[in-house]
Amino acid sequence: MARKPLLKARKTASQERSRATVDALVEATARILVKEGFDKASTNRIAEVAGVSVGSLYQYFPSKEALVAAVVDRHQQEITETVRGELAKVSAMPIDEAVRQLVAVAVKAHRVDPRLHHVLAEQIPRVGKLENLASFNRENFVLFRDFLENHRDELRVDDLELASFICVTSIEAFTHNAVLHHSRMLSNEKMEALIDEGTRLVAGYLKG
Amino acid sequence: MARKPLLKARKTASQERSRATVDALVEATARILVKEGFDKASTNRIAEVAGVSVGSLYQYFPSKEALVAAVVDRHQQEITETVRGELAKVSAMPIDEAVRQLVAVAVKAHRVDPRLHHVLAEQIPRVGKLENLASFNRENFVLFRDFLENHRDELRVDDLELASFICVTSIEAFTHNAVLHHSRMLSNEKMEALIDEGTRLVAGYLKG
DNA sequence: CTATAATATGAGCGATAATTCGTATTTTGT
DNA sequence: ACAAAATACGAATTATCGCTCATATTATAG
Repeated sequence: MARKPLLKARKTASQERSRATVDALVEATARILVKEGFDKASTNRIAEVAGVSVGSLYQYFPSKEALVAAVVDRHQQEITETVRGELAKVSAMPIDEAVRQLVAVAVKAHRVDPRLHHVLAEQIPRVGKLENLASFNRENFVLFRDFLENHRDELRVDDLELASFICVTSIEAFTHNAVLHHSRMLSNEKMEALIDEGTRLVAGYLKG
Repeated sequence: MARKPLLKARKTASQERSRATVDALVEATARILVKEGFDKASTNRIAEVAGVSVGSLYQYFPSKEALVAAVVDRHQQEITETVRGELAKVSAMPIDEAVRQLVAVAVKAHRVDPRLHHVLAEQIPRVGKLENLASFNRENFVLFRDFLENHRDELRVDDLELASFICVTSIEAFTHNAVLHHSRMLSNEKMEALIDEGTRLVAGYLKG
């Protein structure tokens, strides 16, 4: 590796041209991660695929890590866009229906870009800035906790914190594994069955 | 990196001395992973910490990957040792008690070497031979499925495959996350509460 | 039109790390 | 005791990779 970086603060793209460059770089990173794997995602290769020079890359991203982080952010935002709104209605629903909706949304979220999700979850070493990569579900956790609070009297759980932890963790786990490790499951019937059973698991628990 | 490997098949340690070398290498790898992180685990450093030469390292391990795989295997075996036997008794128990035992064992397994488990789960890019690293729970899955089969008539689930998948995945997820990401949870009371609630979640689901 | 700022370029530096291989030491069988 | 086999050694090789910087091109403002 090279000596200590001298270029510290990167420029913020202000012209149209440079915004396109930034986009191309993030997009190229995502493409390489998916099609060639984390190993092959060198800064030189990323620049090449993006159709720009390495120099340009370092104009906007201080490190390779920052690029990957940008990909994570973008992916996270796409998921959030998918989920947001679908969750607003949930508060008004009866528990069973609400839970079913939540599980269904979790599946939907994992299907936004499964291959990228897979790479981000399995191949990226969570070191440095990427340590916090498990915060995938921070927002989900808060939303779910609020949901429980709104229905406190209908539920047979006293520790809402603990209940949220168990529910969110479980939903995340079985949807994640179903979508990413058992692609044969992806037939629509199987997926419906998964949602049914996942709903039973969580709703049953909450209602005591 | 160097040119194509010429040394293909590594020797199998036959003398006492070499077995000690192999052990030292695996142990050193584990120590470095835990104390310095995956990045610092270079083959030269591993050899140094093990107190042997890099040359010796390559006598027994064809690649760095193989070394990490050996660490994974060793860890897996320690866990299996912990779990095996505790599960034999389970078949004879009533569902609630059995499930509680299963959840408790999952927690215990995660506590065998939490720091190593953490590194293996979070910092190792699952590429090449390590792709299969998620098979952590293959055996668990089979054991659980058998358990369900033995209690088929007492349960309100028809698809045992799906039920096993959901239960094992969920148990693994909330025990893993509790032990590795919420160390403040480790107070024994909190841990008991986790086991209580986890048991309710799973047992409730199975009994309909 | 021209000066100045923004953006783009890419050869190459410096560092690191995986792996090899010729040689030295130790163990084993006889 | 001696030869052969096993084991150990570690400097050197080689590939790769992150990153910089001197220079060129393009856009913007006055």
